[in-house]
Amino acid sequence: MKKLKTAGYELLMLEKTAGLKTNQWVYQLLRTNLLCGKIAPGIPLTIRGLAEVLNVSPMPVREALHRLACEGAVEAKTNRRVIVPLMTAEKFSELCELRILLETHAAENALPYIRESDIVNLERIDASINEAVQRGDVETTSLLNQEFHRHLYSANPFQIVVPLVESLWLQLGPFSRIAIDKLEKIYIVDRHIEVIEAIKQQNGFGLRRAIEADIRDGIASIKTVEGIHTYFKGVA
Amino acid sequence: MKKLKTAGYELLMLEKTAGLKTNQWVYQLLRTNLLCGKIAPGIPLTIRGLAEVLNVSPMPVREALHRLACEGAVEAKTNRRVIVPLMTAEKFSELCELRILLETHAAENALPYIRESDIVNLERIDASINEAVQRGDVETTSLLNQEFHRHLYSANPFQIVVPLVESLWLQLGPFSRIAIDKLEKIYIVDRHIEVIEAIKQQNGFGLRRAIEADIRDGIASIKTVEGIHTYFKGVA
DNA sequence: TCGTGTATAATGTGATCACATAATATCAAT
DNA sequence: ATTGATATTATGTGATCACATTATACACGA
Repeated sequence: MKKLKTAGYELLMLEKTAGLKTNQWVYQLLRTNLLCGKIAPGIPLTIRGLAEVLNVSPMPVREALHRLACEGAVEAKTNRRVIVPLMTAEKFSELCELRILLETHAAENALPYIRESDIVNLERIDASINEAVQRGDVETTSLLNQEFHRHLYSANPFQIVVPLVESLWLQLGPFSRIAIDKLEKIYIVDRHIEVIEAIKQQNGFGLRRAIEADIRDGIASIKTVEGIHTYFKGVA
Repeated sequence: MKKLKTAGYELLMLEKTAGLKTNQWVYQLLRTNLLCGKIAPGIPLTIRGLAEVLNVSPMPVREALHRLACEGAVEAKTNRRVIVPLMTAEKFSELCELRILLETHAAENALPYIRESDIVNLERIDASINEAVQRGDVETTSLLNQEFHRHLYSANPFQIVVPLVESLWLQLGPFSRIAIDKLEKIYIVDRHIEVIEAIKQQNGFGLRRAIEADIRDGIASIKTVEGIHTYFKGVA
C-alpha cells in the first residue's frame, strides 16, 4: 500500500558526516531546506512522512521538528499539523525591524573584542561569498552570509544575541533566499566591505550603519521582486 | 539498589491538570523551578533521574529538556551533562540590555493595538501582583509580573518578540527571583501604574520610559542584594 | 448533487528496549 | 598512599510498539 501522502517533499539532501548524530543531521537538513525555501509555507510536515523520506526512524525527526518549532521556524497547530508559517506583510516588517535592532546592537557590542584574526576570517568569508555569488550558488551564498554575521557577533564572548538572531533568520527564511536570488552582487560585497572598514577603524557608529544598510539592502531587494506579494498570506 | 545519585532534586511540584500533555507538564514544572531558582546552577540534570522523581517515562523529560536547552534555560555540555548555566557579570549585563532593547520596542509596537479590555486586564493582573506581594508569595509574584509584560506585548497581533523575551527571562531566571524577593513593594506597583498611565495617554515615549524603569528597578534591586556576587561564576 | 454520519487510516505521544559511549568505581602495582 | 588500568554503572540516542486522538475517505440519504 504505502501511499506516502505526506511524503511529497523535494528536499535537497545533505550527507550525513560521521560523528554527526542523526537528530542533528535531520535538524540541519530541515533547517537548510527551510532557509532556502524548499519547503513551501502551508504544506504539512509529518514525523513519519519525513522519517520515511530520510530513511530514519521517527524519533530523530520528532526531535528536530520540536526544535524547529521552538525556534519559530515551523508552527505546531492545535490540530495535528506542523506547517511552515505563512508570512504577512506586518510580520515581515516586524522581523526586519528586530533584525536591525538586535544585529546593530550585537555588532557594536562585539567590536571591542574583534581581533586581527577575526578580521582575516571575515575577509575570507566575504571572499567565499563572492565566489559563491559568481558561481550562482544561492544556497552557499545564503549560508555564508549568515556565517559572516554570526562570526562578527560571536566575537563578543558574553554574547547572548546570536540564538535570538538565528531565530529571526529562520523565520525570514524563504524570503531571504528570494532576496539573495535577486540581489545585485555589488550590494552584498559593498556592505560587507563597509562593515570590515568600520571594524578596522573601531568606528562603532559606522559599524551600526553598515550593518543596518546591509539588512535594509536585503529588504529593499525583496520588495523589488516582482510577484513577491504572492508569497504572502491570503493571496491565491 | 536504586541509588538515585542524580535525583537529589528538591522540586516544587505542579499538579498535572487534565488535558495537559505529559511533556508540557514536565516542561512547565522544570521551567517554573528554574525561574524561581530551585535548581541551582551547575548541578547536572539527567533524563532518567528527573523521570524517576516525576514518575514519568524518560521520553517526556527528554523533550522538555531539549526545549529548555533550545531556549537557553539549560546548557547541554559536550560531555553527557545538562546543567543550569552559571551566570557571569557580563552575561547578566548583556541580558539586561537586551531586555530593555526588546521590551521597549515590543511595548511601543503594541501600543496602537491595546484596547480598553487589555487595560482592564493589565490592571487586574497588577492587582493580583499586589495581593501576591502582600502574601509574600514570591513565586506567584514572579509569574504574574511576567504575565503582565507578556499580555502587554502580545496585544500586537504581529508580534514576534515575545518568545525572544521569554528566553531572556529564562536565562535571567534565578536572579529575577532574587530581585523580586528583595524588592520593595512600592517599586513594582509604581512602575506598572506608570506603564498603564502611559498606555491610557497613548504616550509611546512615556511607555518606553516606564518599561525601562521597571526593568532597571529589578536590576538595581539585584545589585543591592548582599552577597549577590556569590551567585556568579568563579566565586566559591 | 450536496451534506452527514460512519469507518478507516494517519498521526503524535509516551513507554520500553537495545546499543554505544562516557562517567565512575574498583583494584593492582609501584 | 597514589596513580593508572580495568570493570562496572549511568546516560543519551535511536528504534519499535501501543494507544488515544484526529483527519480523511466513503457510503448513504435528502
